Amino acid sequence: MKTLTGNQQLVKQINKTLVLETILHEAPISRADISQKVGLNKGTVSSLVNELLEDQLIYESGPGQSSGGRRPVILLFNDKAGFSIGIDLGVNYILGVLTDLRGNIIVEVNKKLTVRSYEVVIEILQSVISDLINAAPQSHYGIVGIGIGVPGLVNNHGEVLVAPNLGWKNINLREEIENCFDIPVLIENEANAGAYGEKLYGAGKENDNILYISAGIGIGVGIILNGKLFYGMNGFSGEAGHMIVQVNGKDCTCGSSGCWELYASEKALLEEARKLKLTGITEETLSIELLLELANSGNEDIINLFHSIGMYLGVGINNIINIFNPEQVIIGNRLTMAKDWLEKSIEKFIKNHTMKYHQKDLIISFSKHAYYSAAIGVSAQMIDQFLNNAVSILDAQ
Amino acid sequence: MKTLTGNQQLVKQINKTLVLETILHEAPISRADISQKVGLNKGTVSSLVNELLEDQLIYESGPGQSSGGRRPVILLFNDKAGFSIGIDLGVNYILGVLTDLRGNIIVEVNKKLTVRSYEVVIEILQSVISDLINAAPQSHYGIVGIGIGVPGLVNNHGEVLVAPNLGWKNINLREEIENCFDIPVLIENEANAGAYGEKLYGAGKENDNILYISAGIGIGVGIILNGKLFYGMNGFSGEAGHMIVQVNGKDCTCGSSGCWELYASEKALLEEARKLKLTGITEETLSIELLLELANSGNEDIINLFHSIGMYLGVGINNIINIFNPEQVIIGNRLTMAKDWLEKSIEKFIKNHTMKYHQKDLIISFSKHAYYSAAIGVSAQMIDQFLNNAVSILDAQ
DNA sequence: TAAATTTGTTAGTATAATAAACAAACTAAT
DNA sequence: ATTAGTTTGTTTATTATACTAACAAATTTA
Repeated sequence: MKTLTGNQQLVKQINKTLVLETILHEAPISRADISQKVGLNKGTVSSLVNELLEDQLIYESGPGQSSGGRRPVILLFNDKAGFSIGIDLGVNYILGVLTDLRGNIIVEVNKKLTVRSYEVVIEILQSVISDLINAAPQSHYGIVGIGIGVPGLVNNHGEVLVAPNLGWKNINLREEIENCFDIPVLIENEANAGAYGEKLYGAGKENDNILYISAGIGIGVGIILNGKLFYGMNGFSGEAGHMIVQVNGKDCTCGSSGCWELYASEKALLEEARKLKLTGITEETLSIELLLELANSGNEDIINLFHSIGMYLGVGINNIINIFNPEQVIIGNRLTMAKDWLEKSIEKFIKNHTMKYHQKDLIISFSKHAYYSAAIGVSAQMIDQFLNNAVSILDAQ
Repeated sequence: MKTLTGNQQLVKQINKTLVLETILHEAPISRADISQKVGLNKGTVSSLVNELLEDQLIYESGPGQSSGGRRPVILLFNDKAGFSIGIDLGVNYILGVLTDLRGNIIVEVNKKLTVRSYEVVIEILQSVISDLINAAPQSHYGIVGIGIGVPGLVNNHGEVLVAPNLGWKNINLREEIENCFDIPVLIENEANAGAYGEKLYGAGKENDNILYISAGIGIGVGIILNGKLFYGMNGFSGEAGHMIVQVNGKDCTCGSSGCWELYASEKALLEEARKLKLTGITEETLSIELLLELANSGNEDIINLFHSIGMYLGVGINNIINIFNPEQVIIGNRLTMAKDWLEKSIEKFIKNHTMKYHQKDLIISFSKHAYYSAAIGVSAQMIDQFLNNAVSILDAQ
């Protein structure tokens, strides 16, 4: 039974976490400054800091500048007390990163995927993880967790229920990987992963209510409310790509029709481009990258096509802004490549359609880490999990 | 500065609240049962219960049944320690209720509104509140708060920024009423109020992730996540009536086009009914009530019209289910009157369009308290606020 | 050189939960 | 009727942890 009652351990855990987070975000900082900043007594801070030193989660780095009295002892967060792994499992690639506890990328592994069958992909995935584990420097806590972002529906138990573009169904990925490496594993939807990456390290650092639009082959939305990912009842929140923006519109593979992603995704872009019957372009060479080149060299049809996609992105973004009243919308994933061609159309549509009060103080950005958002996002989630655990478990004895 | 640190008072407040809520929800109950149930030590429970007795928030009602030993002392929540006021400020009515601390309606006041100008309405509103205050029985805490649900955009400071159907703009309603009665006042959007009412006392009792669709003249959505109302950055969340479901669709007064509420609200229903040019029906007599009579007497056109409205309700509900993955959707406000004609169309649309995994375990209901949802909802919010305050302030001395 | 200031530690105090013992009130078995 | 066992609620002693206040060390400033 999970206890809901208050007690001394709870108090200590709250305060120890508070001190650790203060050091994490405000370092270099002294004990006295922490006491001042968070409102804990100097003695309390001293004793919690000493525990954190023992835990090796922080370290002292000699005396700092005096401000007219005894010189303070500078405290720093121990980035390198452990490392975390984040994997972005894409439709035709695997990107793996090893990060330190501050989320800095230490090692990166890229693999192209030519096959999508589970049996093959899982082997490549395991080899990527092995490589990253082997590449990790010696540290006190070792690899603290493995996070994996997946383009599909993931439930609360880490099972991939369905990943349409991979052709996967009902795969207990978490159990599989956890058994293999004996390290805590988190399976996360790719949009959620990206959202968290941008919230912690990217365009969303300053905000706590963020909608991250993952615009790739399909469209998914990562929802961050009050600084935390929102999952819904079973973990399926954010399937905004299947919101209907055109009643009786195009048929969708999901069984519905008129879904947003049929008009505003990479899939939509390529499909419309096909209709233009461009000379010298085959099904193999057709790609966003190519369309961007054409647009950059002045092809009006393609430019208009991007504007149309931008307009339709605006439609869906308008809808979620009116529903959520977020502080920030971040557009991420593959379509960010076309930022220069999309941005104005999106902004224009929002300006002309979204409720005026909802537009006030609203920030619309493109993802900062683009390619890395999802990988560093899941890595960060494992770090959070580890630090929370560290603070509560380590003082249990 | 609001303290974020943990300390003894925090622990006590958590536990005292826990004990109070247990009594509120599980009464009649003994000290021993509480200890067993929440996991607090018997002595701790005893001392907290004694404080709550002193606060008059609970009372003892003599010995209960023995289960083979000393007979327990039965504890009950003191419903009547104070009273709360909830107002539903509609477009053409004011409904006011006085409730006890359990949300039971004690007195009810109804006023028709023929005028909408702020100056007139505010006077009627004040008289309704006065009547309710005067009708309240003598009690230890008196009137603990006044909640007012308003059909418009309300910000975090209790200002009504705009209420289109009332023709109001930038009105500091909270300050006005608070100055008048010197009792804490909460101004709440009508959809949020309804959502909370249904969550606490109605169709949503069992669930913590609920979307309440307030389908009246327009459409608003009250969003309950993890058991709490979600407000967004400025308090404007839930304007789902202005989500676009038809690109380049009908023009909306909000400046956009193709908005959901143009196809699925009471406004849409009446407009479509007008187009049917029904004999013997004037602009004055046209109403949902009348259309229901016609449908009930077998008018095919009207029946089809209701089915069409139901289908369009399904479109928007589909969208928010895919986005939120909620446990429950509750349809409330005026259109609930047409439940019998709408229900099947809505369910059919959801069944055929909404993602299969999102449909699993999903509950779609109509509001239980219909006419009263909003009024008891805001009243309940004031009760919550009062009880929270009571527990933390009363032990501060 | 002395006074003032800042930092970090320590000793004692306060608060609130817990464990354990206990008394009172009751049931059930003999 | 007597006795044993059970349940309830209180009390006492213990424990964990934050807080207050005093203090020493280190440093700047007058």
